[in-house]
Amino acid sequence: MKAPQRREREIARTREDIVEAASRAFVQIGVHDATMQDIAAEAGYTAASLYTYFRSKQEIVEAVLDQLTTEFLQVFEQPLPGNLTFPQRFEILLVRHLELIEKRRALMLTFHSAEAESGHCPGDSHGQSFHQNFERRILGLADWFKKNAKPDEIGGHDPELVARLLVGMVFGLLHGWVAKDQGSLADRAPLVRDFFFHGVSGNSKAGAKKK
Amino acid sequence: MKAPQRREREIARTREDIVEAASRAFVQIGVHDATMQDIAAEAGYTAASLYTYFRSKQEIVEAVLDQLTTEFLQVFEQPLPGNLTFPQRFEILLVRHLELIEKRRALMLTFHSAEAESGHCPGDSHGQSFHQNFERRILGLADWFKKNAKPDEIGGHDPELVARLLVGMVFGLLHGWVAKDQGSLADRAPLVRDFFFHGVSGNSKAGAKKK
Amino acid sequence: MKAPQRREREIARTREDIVEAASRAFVQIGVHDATMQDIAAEAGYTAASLYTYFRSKQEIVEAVLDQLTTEFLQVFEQPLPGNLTFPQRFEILLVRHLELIEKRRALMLTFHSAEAESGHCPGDSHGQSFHQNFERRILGLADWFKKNAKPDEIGGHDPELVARLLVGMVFGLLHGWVAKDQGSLADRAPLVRDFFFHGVSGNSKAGAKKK
Amino acid sequence: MKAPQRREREIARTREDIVEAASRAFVQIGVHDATMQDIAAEAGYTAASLYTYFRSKQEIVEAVLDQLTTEFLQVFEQPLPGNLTFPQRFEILLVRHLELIEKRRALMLTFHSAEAESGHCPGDSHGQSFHQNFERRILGLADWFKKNAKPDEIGGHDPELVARLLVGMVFGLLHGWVAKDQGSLADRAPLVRDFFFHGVSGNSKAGAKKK
DNA sequence: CATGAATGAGCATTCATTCAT
DNA sequence: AATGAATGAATGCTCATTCAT
Repeated sequence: MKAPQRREREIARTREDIVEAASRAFVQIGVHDATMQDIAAEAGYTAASLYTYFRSKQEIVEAVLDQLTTEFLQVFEQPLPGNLTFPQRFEILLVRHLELIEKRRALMLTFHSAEAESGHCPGDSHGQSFHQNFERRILGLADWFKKNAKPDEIGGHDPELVARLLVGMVFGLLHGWVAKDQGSLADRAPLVRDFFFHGVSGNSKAGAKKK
Repeated sequence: MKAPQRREREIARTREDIVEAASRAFVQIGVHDATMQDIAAEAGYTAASLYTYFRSKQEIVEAVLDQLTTEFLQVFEQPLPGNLTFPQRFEILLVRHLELIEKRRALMLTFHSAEAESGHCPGDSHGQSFHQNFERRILGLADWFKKNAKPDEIGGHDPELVARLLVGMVFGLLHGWVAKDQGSLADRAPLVRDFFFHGVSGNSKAGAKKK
Repeated sequence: MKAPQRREREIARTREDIVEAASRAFVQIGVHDATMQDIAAEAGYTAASLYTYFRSKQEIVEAVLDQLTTEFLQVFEQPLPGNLTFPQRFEILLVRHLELIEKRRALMLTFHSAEAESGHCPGDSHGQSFHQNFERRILGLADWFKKNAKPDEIGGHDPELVARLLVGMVFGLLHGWVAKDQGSLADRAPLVRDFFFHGVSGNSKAGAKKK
Repeated sequence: MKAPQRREREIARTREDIVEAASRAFVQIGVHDATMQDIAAEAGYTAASLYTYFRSKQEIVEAVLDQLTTEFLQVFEQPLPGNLTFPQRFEILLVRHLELIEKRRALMLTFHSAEAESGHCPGDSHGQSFHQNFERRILGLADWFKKNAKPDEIGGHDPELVARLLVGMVFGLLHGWVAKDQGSLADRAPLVRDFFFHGVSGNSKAGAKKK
């Protein structure tokens, strides 16, 4: 009776192991250049074995992407202390968000909008996966806005739009961060928060010059 | 005497044709999946002929990327009417920027941060190309800020950082725009401008514009 | 327990099969002109499969060469009846040597000094392989002389030099033999022996043997 | 009237230049690996131009081979002082022969029996060329024997056979010489002469030990 | 005559995937 | 369940050769 469950657990566990291994391989070798052998070696299996757990390499890629997106969605669903103002809640979320990016930066950059892999012809799969996962992340954040901000707390804007702009900004930040590797990304949270709420003009106390 | 010049022109012209053809092929088929034959067919040549103008497929990819980046830099260097306030100049630039993105959206999405292609190991080339071109675009915009805005007009922030955030936002916008194909991207310029200058809070009149 | 050994045997066996097949292909089509497909077809595999056993075509070429050289060295190491004079032992060796050449004539001619394949620039591999194998054969024969002949039985000459001249003569013979296909090569052994020991002058009975 | 002759001379001259250039290219790069571009560059032309003088690369290869063989035949046809014994004439010939080999050693090794290039199937061309040129050289030497030696001066043997053995020995010598680069090849003439006339046993004064 | 440009025909090699053991 | 072995399908790149200029 419990055997099948145990099996399932076992299988799920192995799948996770493979996904983790694939993540590492993708980061080091690149999504496209990593071969099934590379992934298998990283996971401690042979290439043939991977097919017991995934139907194709594409399925592994999608699982890795899905895993990454899921981590983001979890951040957005994590409970926040109730007695906080919206900007406070926002900052906490932002920090968590940036921390996750920091932790997964290599993988993110590897995938980032890697819709480039294949074309956008109907029927293609790669590109769609990347795009869809990016969108899921945005929609997740949009949901968070809906739940955590009164409409006028985000200027009456469409939450999805706001989420899109925010994710974009963070993306831009990530890009520069990797290039320069300057301290923790999460440290930038206040800056992004201010920019998010007041734009370049900043609010009252403007002056915080960066290098 | 003029012959060599004519030759050079001819060659440059052909290279451009090939770059254009490659762009189309990349968009339709994907950077990686497009074969030399695909590119050649699109350009009206045979695969072997391409090697008269480019040393390798990689060189073509880089030429396409470079061409795209160059177009952006040209936008940033285009002269603006002198008697305008910074926000006005900003909006004009933004519109031009968005128009270019609109025109090249397919190609942009194909490449965007396509550093995913290969890994980030030292010596890899693909990823570097993508990354570098993204950075060139940001630095170009940062330069524009330096030339067109007084420090306090961008809140005393590092121009590069500001550029990074802006390009990021635009990237986020592009992503959603492609997914939904809702009107012209350039129409969003005022929105981005407001967000850029005042954040979500908007300014005085918090016009509740839903999509 | 025995499994790994059996595997190894199996692999070694397959490698040998492929080497044999490659030999045939090289003879019929030429070392350079024979494609991996040709070799594979001859071996009953597909081209891709060959890469399970050899890293590259070059490695197959070298294996074929090595196999051929090994056969020669085995001839030189084969034991000889002890109670024979040096000339007698020499003749036996010569016969065996010629028989091997006869058996492998096609392959030999295909390879013979095929150092022509590539240039002699440092780092080239083809040419080196051919040359080295030729030299190994000569050195093997030189060793035989050292073990089987007292110095004055080879006129006090350097065994390596003597070996070189002998192998050269045999090579010349092989060349003519193939061109004319006149009886067994081994039948020429006495002639070569006489020439080897006494030169054209022949010994006592200068038997005027025309072809 | 003279124009056509001048043209012919011009053409013949250019052909020779190309053949020389090809020889150099073959030596450095290898017969097979040298491309038409390589040969052309060496000759100061473009690849296309070579086709004005030769119908194909194969024809160039054959011209180079032919040129080499012709040089050998010229040595065999060069007049010798009349009042000399056969061994004396032989030695002179041998020295000239070895000198030519020395001069052309690189090219010789490049081509040497490079029949390996292609297979021996009927209709193939490469292999035949190499083989045929080797044979021409042997037959040329055989002719020399016929003209310069009374039958019993070569032990009553078939001149062709004797020539074959001699060319073989020289080939063996060349092989080792290249490998070790020990002094002039022509210095070995006495040694080869003695071996040719008396075999290893040497004649009266046996002892000349080599290193 | 010389050549720049174009090309067809190839070819070694890679890799995701399958399947018998 | 794990895998060694086999393979079909691709693909970037080379090169001898042709031909218009």
